[in-house]
Amino acid sequence: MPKKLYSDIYDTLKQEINKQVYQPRNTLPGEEELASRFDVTRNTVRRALKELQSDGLVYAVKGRGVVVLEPIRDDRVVFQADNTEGFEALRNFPQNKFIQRLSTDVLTFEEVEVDEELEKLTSFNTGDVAYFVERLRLFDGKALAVDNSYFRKSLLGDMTREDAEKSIYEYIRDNGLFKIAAERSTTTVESATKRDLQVLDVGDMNCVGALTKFVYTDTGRLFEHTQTRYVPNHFSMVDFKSF
Amino acid sequence: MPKKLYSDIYDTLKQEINKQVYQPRNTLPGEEELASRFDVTRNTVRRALKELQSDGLVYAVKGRGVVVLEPIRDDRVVFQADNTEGFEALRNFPQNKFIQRLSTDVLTFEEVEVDEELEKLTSFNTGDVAYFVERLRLFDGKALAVDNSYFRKSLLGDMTREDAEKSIYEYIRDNGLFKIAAERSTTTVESATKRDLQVLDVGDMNCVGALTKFVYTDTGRLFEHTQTRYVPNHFSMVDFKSF
DNA sequence: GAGTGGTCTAGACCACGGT
DNA sequence: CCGTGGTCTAGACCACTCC
Repeated sequence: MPKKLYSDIYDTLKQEINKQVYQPRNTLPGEEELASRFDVTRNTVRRALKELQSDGLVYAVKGRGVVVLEPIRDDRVVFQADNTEGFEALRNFPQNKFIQRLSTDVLTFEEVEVDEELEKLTSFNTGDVAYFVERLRLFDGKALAVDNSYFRKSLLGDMTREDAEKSIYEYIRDNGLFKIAAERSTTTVESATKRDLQVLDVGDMNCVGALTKFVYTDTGRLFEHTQTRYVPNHFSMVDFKSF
Repeated sequence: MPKKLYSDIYDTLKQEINKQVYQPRNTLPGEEELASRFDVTRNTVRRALKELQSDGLVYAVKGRGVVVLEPIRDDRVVFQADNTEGFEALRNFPQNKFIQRLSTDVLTFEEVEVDEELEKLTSFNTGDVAYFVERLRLFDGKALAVDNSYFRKSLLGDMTREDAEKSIYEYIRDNGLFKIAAERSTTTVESATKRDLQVLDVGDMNCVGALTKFVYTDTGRLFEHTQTRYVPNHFSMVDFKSF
């Protein structure tokens, strides 16, 4: 007795595509046919198909059908940092083979008041109090990334360095503070700063990747601003778009 | 007499959010209310709201309502290369102030046969014939990026260097070959290669950003593999996710 | 308990692709 | 022409948040 029909259909179809029951470049059965197979309406089937499409597995063409896309090879990716909760999320990701080898050092933990310059960076308001947390991300003991985060104190209450050393998102959940709703992020490549060279194992590289992330609570409040700076050659971000 | 109701509603609400008719952190009117205002069903309103949500403007919370998210500042972005048709698309983007200052040089244009190594890179099949095109992207005469592209010849027919010098996507449209359906991309930071140093104005930087892109036709065929390698500090990619 | 968004049904008509 | 996906209606029930 499943709760979400469309997500069951999604799972089933996804498996069948992976098992090549439906082969690349062929079309799936029509929506009407799928509807009667799963004993739901067309709308519900469409919902499942839309998910498959946003995963990049299929593509719907009016008048022709839903086409299965050819798969691509994907060996060289070290791991996909797909802009979620950051490194904590990677650790909980079941497919991730690297979990054991990841660790975190909190280098800095302090309260700061938002001035004009910081307002420009974080989009918080001048006068707000924020926690500044600098966390070093280690992989096999090598410093591969550093997170510079600002969190609005008014939303977090009194947090300690120890909380930050575990997981801030865990702290939020455990204290039932709010839910994370959404995030906006931008990716750039930048010159390494003095601080980067100090704390990161960049080797002889003189630039870093930067992932700047704004995180919202479910009441629409900007809650976190984090810039992750990471050394080259170890990370990759994936994305899919259909037109 | 609009053709797509939901997209009209989307436009209207988007404007009203920008004009602060609905203020950040407040909720929009309920779906029922919006439905009667626009004289459509709730489903159609929901469709528009979903678009707004994937734009990162609002976020829906069950039991509470649709919350308007706080806007963020976004000055420092040079331009958004959001994985579209590449540089040609940027040129056609109306908001882009940099159009005049962009130009392209085709450095290499040749046919190659796909061997095992190239199959690994492109996911094309061994034995396929592909066009290899190396295009230098200039901004104010500075070489800021280079595209290394492979196109399946079987899908393109006989293309000339001149076609590549204009726009390959224009060539496809003009000849009515097929439609572009979707693309998958990954972003990484990599060490600069000898070739990068040769053709790009990297200055004293020794690494580059790399955007690797797989493009599909609407029949589900992998058609293009492009790796864009760009110098640091000039580009940014934006993204939005909701949970 | 009242009001919100989330899921689903059972229809309908249209635009488009292929024959 | 027929079959496909795209849009839309008019209902229904549920889960959740807030008072």
